[in-house]
Amino acid sequence: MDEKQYLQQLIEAAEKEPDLTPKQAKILEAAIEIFSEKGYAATSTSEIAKRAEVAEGTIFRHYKTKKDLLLSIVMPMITKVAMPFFATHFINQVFAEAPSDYKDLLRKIMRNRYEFAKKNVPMLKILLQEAAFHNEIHTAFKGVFMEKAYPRFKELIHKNQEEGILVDFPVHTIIRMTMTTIFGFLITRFIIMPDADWDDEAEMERTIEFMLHGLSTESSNK
Amino acid sequence: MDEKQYLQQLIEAAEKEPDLTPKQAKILEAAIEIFSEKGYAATSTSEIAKRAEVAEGTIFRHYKTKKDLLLSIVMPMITKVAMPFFATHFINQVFAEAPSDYKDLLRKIMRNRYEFAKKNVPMLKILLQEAAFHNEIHTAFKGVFMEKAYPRFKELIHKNQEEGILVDFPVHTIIRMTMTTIFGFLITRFIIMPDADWDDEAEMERTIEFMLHGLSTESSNK
Amino acid sequence: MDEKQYLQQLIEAAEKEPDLTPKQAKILEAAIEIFSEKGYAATSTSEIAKRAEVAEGTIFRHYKTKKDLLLSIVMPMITKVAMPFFATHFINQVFAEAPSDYKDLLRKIMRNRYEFAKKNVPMLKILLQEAAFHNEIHTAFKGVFMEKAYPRFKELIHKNQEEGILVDFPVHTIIRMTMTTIFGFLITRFIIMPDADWDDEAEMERTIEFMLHGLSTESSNK
Amino acid sequence: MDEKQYLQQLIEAAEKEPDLTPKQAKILEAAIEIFSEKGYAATSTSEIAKRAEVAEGTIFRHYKTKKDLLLSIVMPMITKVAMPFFATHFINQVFAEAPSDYKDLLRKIMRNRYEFAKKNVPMLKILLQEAAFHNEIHTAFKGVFMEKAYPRFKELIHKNQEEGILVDFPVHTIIRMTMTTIFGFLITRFIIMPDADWDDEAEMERTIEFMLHGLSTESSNK
DNA sequence: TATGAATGAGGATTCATTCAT
DNA sequence: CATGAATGAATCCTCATTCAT
Repeated sequence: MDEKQYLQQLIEAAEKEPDLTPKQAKILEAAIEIFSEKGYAATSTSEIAKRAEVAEGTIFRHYKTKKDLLLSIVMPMITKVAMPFFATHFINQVFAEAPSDYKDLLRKIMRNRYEFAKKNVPMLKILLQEAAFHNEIHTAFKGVFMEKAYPRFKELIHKNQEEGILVDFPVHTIIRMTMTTIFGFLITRFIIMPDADWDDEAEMERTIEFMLHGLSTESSNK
Repeated sequence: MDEKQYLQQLIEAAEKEPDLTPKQAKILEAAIEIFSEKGYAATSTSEIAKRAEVAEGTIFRHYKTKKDLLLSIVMPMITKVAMPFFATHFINQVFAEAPSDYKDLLRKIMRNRYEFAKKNVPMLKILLQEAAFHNEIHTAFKGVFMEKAYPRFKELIHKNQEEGILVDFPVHTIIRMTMTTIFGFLITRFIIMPDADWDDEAEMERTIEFMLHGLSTESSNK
Repeated sequence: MDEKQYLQQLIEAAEKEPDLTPKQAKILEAAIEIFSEKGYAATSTSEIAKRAEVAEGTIFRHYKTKKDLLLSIVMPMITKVAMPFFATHFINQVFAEAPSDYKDLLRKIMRNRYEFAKKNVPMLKILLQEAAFHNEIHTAFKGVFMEKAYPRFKELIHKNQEEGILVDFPVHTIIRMTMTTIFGFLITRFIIMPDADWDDEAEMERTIEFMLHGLSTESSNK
Repeated sequence: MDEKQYLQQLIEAAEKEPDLTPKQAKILEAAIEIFSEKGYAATSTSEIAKRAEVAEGTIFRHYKTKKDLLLSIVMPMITKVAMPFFATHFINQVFAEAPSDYKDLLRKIMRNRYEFAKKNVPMLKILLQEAAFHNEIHTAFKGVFMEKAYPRFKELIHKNQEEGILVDFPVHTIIRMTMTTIFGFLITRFIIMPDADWDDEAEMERTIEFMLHGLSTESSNK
């Protein structure tokens, strides 16, 4: 039910790119593929046109510049990537039930981002690679995380710290560690070593436990 | 003493690029700067030449192709990045002393990689960005980690697991988590948010504690 | 009365482009504007379409090619520009009255062309610019002047030369000087320095006097 | 002697474009030809390259943009065109001798500009065509005339008006008429009707007389 | 060793024109 | 009539690389 709610949001955002012409859709598809294979700068518009089975001019009828095409792929991604971290209706509720369900929250986020990553490997690759160079992306990224994710997490973390469930680290440290660990897993899993022999279920469970122990007060005051 | 030993190694490797002509040095310097600013593909040899105050032809006298220049920058980096994770003389010893000094090991690795990253931000950026696209790098990277880091860690981790100090996760999972956490910190610190207000000492200490708790058996069997 | 007669002609010719659809009118309007701003070759049909608030395809429904559009603007202009120089009913008459009214003729022509230029700056600019490059225009121009203006002036000039009113220059020389002087004024006034501080009435009067003295026999045989 | 002095200047300015590589010279030559044949906007760099027997890239090694190439042709022209109108050593002297030699001045200027135009038809065509559209040219043109030609002429004209040699027209009017008449002749002669059957000597003499009468006080106060 | 002019293939982008709706 | 998506040739320009000096 809660899940549906934010899945809803995911869908909405995805739908927000409306009525693309079929050609336009093919262009996007091709661009995502090739950008993720060789990087934005090393991809030529002529190659995109070829793979999309479209005249090169057609690309520029829909996207004023090559960079425009990149941003039209990457910008919506940013919100989608960050979304479950501030889909608060859902988070609030789970978090509220406290101790035992903290693990449950991590598990849900983890699984959700896992499914998302699985279906969006090329896009994630693009996002990762190009974020470094294009200020537009850089900025949007910071904006979403700092203005949306951060304040939401803040209260939750504080509450849990007061209840003695979470270590007394600064909020941003906890967020960084959570995200680093989750994204670290996903990047290793899907981008760095996609061909290794992964037992996804087990690995996710372990990663969650790692975070759980790492962030809990228990071991330290044993 | 031990520290000197592997610092020795760092130095050796660094020295291994010998007697560059002054021009060559300027080329390398310029290339590193610009590659890290805009990425390899988006950097032109003429721009490098200009920044290095060298004729464009001179670049090609020293590096057969533009890619050659990239690899000559990136290849030595790979070993340097991975090095302390398999500077075993030192690691063996510390690890051998068991429980209490496990934390000390992490602390040493962390600090050492921190100092290294601090001095090599542009190079790290290049390494990170281009690793994805160039098979040569990709392969070298995997090679170093799989053939050198992995087997070393394997024994150590097993021993510590038998002694009940480390959780019973698969070796590669533990390596992944350690590296992810350390690199996650360094990347956030130096690449994603270099301008934030960091208290490096505290943050490193927290990151170590996070790993320590996350990977120890203690909290879970309390 | 006479004036009305050739104004009539002006109107006729202008009207000869009949029942343009509103869209067509907007296209023409936009094309004239932009052609005169940046020249024919540097103007794109898409820009014309945009300024005319019309689909690009619509242009080509009305004008087979871009050049067609240019010619449909420029061709009627040619006759209009040359017209008063061979609106002979009127000219004959005035010229016939001799000595004193020679000045009057120049004054009428000058004023008439001034009013015309004033209302057609952009068109004149186009005509001027493109005449050089497009043979169609080039030819039409020569045709109109040589076949219509020249023979008319010929008789008039001869008569006035016989009467000792006009210098004994060849006919084409006198035509050239008259036109050069009038167009020279108009071009300077409206195209080269439209923003200067002009006293049009005075300047026209001076220009007429200049021609008058320049072409009369009086001063030379004083 | 005096003539040599300003011919000197002409040469100096012409020489000011120094040591062009042979390729560069060929590029300039070809560009001048084609620009004058079809106009700047309608000329493609690939066509220039072909006619100059040079790789297209070579053009851009020497001129950053196509417009740069245009300006490098046109800018020096501007001073050259205007020059004899403010080569004052020479003008001052002739003008100073008054009444009878006023004609001599016009004759010298006319002949000099005639020779110049004769040798520079294509460049003049370019200058004429493109002056209208490119602000850089427009501005440079105005600058040269307003700052250099105008003030020089001003004193001379005033003196001659006080002596009753020149009509009492405003300075700029006299300059405009002089230039209009001279350029009007040259443009008709070399650009509009180069193929007509010209008797240049006679025509120039007539044109000078035309100006002489047109601007003198004599006929009017006869 | 170092230069920088020269290259031509390939890059992104624009354009006039067509055509199905 | 009017549209605007689609085209692909052509445009300006950049690039890695070569080579004579």
